[in-house]
Amino acid sequence: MPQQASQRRSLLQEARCQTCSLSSLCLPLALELEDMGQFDAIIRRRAPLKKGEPLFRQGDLFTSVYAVRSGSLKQTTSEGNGNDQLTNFYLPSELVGLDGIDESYYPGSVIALETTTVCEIPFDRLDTLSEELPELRGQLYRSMSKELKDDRRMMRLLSRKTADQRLASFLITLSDRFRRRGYSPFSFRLSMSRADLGNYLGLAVETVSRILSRFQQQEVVAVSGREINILDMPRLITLAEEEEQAVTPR
Amino acid sequence: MPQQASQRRSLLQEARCQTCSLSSLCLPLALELEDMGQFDAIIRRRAPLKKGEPLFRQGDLFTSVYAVRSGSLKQTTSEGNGNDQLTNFYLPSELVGLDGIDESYYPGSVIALETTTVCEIPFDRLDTLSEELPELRGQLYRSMSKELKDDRRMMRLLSRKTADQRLASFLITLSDRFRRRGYSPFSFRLSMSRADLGNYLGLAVETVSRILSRFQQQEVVAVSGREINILDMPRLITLAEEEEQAVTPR
DNA sequence: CGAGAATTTGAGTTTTGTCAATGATCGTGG
DNA sequence: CCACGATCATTGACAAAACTCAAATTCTCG
Repeated sequence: MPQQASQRRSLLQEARCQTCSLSSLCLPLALELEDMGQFDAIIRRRAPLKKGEPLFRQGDLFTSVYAVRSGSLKQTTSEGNGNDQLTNFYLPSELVGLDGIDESYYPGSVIALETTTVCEIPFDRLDTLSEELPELRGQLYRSMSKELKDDRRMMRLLSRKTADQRLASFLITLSDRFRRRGYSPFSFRLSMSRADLGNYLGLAVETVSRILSRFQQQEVVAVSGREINILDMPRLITLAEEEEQAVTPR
Repeated sequence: MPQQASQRRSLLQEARCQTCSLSSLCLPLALELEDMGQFDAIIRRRAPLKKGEPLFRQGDLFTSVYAVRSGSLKQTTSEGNGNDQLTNFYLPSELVGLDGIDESYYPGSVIALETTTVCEIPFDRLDTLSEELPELRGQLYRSMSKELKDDRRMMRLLSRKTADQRLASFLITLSDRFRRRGYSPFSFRLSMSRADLGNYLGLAVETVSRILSRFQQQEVVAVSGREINILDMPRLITLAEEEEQAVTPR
């Protein structure tokens, strides 16, 4: 993922909502400065996770949700037998662990894809605080609702789209998420492996690799390892939607 | 769906949480009797929907969530071009419309599959009431969280399972939902068409039909139109998980 | 620098989709 | 109550997309 400069600055210092550059995207989005102080007070600092380290594991007791501060993570669910399903990638300002509320344990493991820092938000305190702060409550409802909406989009992708469309859609979505966070929407680094990508998109690794090669050949994107350059966004959008649907009138 | 007896009893009469047979599954689940009265007061009655009638349409302004009282519905999202994606079926006691909170309009249409009655719960009033009633708030969080969790399961189904496994999983899930509602888990009627089923499961109608025929031939289920009889649940569970994975030791 | 992991590419197979035709069911109106 | 049209469901034949297996190449990190 783009630059993790200032890695060395004191994390405790950085970890205050009032000074956090993500506060306009994150949970306290809608809060007044003084309310933000209250919210800030319930947050727990965590040591940065190294690549491959789990934030929590499937089956762990649910206690907190987490806001991603820097880096990225993946969520996977295992179903007894070997094969896991990767259900989500999380980028800075996104909220992790909301699907653990229902059963009071986490239904999937969440693992850092690179060095990653998060803010831990104990859920019982968040709930209590949301009683007093309607804006916070609203934001929490919205976060969950947005995730529901995104899930529906993902189901559509998995059930109706071809492999080409899936890759194109994924790149567009990622590009958009970077843009919203102030990074270049055209040039970025994937923090996940091709295997992760395939698992997430419901494709074999080989298929992912092949399609990326083809996109590159068609000069839609330039791919160099995990470095991505979107060269022709309009074309990519077309690819995501219609898949060469040959102009069949009617 | 199973028996809709007492259809004729006054709906207004029936539509009180305190006397509703679903209250142990529904949103007011965790409420004391007196709190339930408060909750009950914000609910609006609606005339029953006829088969094919929309509860709301994609793009409509989000105002309320709905609890299904009887019947069933499907949610579909259209993406400009023709083909829709069916993202959910809703049965009695389930909460519809939660994914509309985020953007303040509904991201999909919800349509009755048969004669269906719902309780309308205006969201602003629900939100306000949830401020005073922590149990209600908790239940609302849990409902959304559960839906997130179910969505993950669905993604897994769409991305990793074969057509046979998808059908088997679907039947098991449905069976379980009926069981929880006090209906027979082995004998029930599908309220959705084969086309709906295929759309939901990411399969062609023909595939759905073929597999159902095969299941019938193997005497796992008996199928007669939309009437389903599960004959061999253990086998069905096996089919959902391993797909004839031929006992390949290691 | 080197071993193991990750990625790419090729060849052949399998699953599922598409097209087409037939049969069953439902709902409506005579 | 039955007939008829329309929708829905089933079945067959073939095609296409994506998977699996295999092997070569590149990358990563100690």
